Formats: sequence, C-alpha cells, structure tokens
Amino acid sequence: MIQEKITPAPTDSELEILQVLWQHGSQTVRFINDALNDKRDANQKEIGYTTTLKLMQIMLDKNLLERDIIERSHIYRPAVNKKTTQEQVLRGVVNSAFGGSASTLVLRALGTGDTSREELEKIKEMINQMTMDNGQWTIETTNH
Amino acid sequence: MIQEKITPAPTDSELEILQVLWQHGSQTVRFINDALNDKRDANQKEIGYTTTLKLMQIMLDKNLLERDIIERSHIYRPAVNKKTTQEQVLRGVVNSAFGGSASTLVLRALGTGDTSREELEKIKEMINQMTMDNGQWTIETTNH
DNA sequence: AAATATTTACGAAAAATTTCGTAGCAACTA
DNA sequence: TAGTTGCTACGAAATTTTTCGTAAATATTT
Repeated sequence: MIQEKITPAPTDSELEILQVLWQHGSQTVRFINDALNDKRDANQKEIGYTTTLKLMQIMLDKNLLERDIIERSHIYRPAVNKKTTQEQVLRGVVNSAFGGSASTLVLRALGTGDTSREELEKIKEMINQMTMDNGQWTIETTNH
Repeated sequence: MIQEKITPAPTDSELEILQVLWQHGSQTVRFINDALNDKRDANQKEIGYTTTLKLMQIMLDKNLLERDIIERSHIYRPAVNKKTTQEQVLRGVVNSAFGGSASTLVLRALGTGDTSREELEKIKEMINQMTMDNGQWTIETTNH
C-alpha cells in the first residue's frame, strides 16, 4: 500500500476534487463541477466549468488523476490513494501548525466536540488494538 | 477563552511564525528569522530577514500579531490563541481532506505511527474523561 | 442544414502568498 | 566624522494557486 510515484501534495482545490472522486468513483468533469457547486454556500459564486476542467487537466499532468476517453467524454479517476494522501496532508499540518506533534493534533481534534460517542469508542478500541511492529505502530486497517 | 476578533486563518508561513512565538514568547524579527532558518533543511535557501519582517508586518495588519516598541526594536507577540488557532486549522483540514469527518482524521493520525505509547495512553484517558455538556463534548483542558 | 449545446485544449488573467531590493534612520566603531 | 552595522518601512517582483475567456471539434435539436 505504498504510493507508486512521489506526487506533490494536492492543493486545497485539488483535494476537493479528489474527495468527490474517492466518494463517487470515476466521473466526468461535469459531474465533479456540479458536485463542487452543490456543496457550496448559496451566497458564494459558482465555480465555472472550465475552471474545474483546467484544474483536473493540471492534476492529470501532476499524476494526481488518470482518465479514460469514452465517447468523446473524459472519465477521470484518482491516481492517488485516499489513505496515503490523507496521511500526507496530515504530516503537513502536524508540521505547520502543531510543531510536529501528532498527538497534540489528536488531542485538539478530539476536543472540538465533532466526534460522536460511537466514534470515540471506536477510537479507544483502535488504540487498544494498535501494536508495535518493527518500530512502528500498526493496526489492522478497517475501512474508514 | 474565545478569540476576540475574527481573524482569517493564518497561511502556512504565518503559522510557522506563530509557532515560534507560542513556543518562545515575545521576540524580535531577528529571533524569529533565525529560528525559522535553523529548522530548515541545509539544502534549502535561507529566508531573508526582510522576508520575515514583511510577513510579520502583514500579520500585524491582520491582527495575528501585536507588538511593543522597545529601544527602537520591535517585540512581537501572538495576538491569537494557540488552541483556538489550531482548532481553526483543523476545521479547515477536516473539510478539505477528510470530508468533514473529524474522527477519520483522528484515526488517520493515530495510524501514522508518530504517536508514542505514553501519548496513546494519555489520549485514551482523555477520551474516558470526556463528558457531554449541553450537546458538546468537553474536557478539562490540561496544558498541551 | 442551421442553430444550439457540450466538450476539450490552452493561454492568460486574477488572486493569493512569499520573497526580496532599496531607502531611510539611528547607533555603534574606528 | 566617516564608515559600518542593524533596524523598519514599503513597493514591487516572483511564485503559486485559482479562475476564466476563447477557439475548435462534435453532437443534438429544430
């Protein structure tokens, strides 16, 4: 489960596109653009179609996306792994805002109150199951 | 412990400066600039003094910093709370990379293996101590 | 067939962020 | 005092990220 090539960390807009693809699978530019605009506040200006298109072409170039051409329409899919990318983003945040301390980030995240009781239980259980394998904590990854 | 004014989320460079100030207290531009360069990789180009100066002047303007003038030298201090700011950053990341799910972020952060056994224990204990107060999880905040 | 609509390519503008050069002022040094 | 050093102010360049306009190709509709 290693990232094949080294890809630059996605920008914020790129992450939004990746999220839609991770959630909905391979899709057209049109679908992505609609999805992005749907979840926008109504007061915000819509993202133009060509804006999303251009962004996705750039991502193709950066190897963040791949695509198939079907009937003149391009179907894009993520070229990067969700988990790996999230970890990459997290590393960046831990360094830029938490002085390198992942546990401080966790404490802070738990403290925001956005976590439900069931999720807290899940997290506790996960901590219990974590094991030290060759110098690294590992855990049987379930799907999240 | 509420942020006095609404300040825009700090940029990455701004966060690095804030971290130095949170850690070392009020300091001069010179001190900050040295600190930033110290923790840089040797292969990277040094950050120029005026670069840091300008950034801090911008931050002053944005109300991210305040300053005193002592003997012609300016002493800067954070104008934003560390915890509040970290939560603000976290909210952004949760939305941009984790589809709004704080618990997924926590799971991911715990899974990176950057957390020591003691820290995991601390986190477990914290989860146990968390209580539901008027619809929000809260915890007696110790210092982190 | 003509008009309309959809789609991609792509240069370039716009916006946001980071970096630096220069000037000016005060203090210290030789 | 002349020269050097260290500081701030600030415009502007450089870079990165985001957005859009226009053109070209192909399909769809009337």
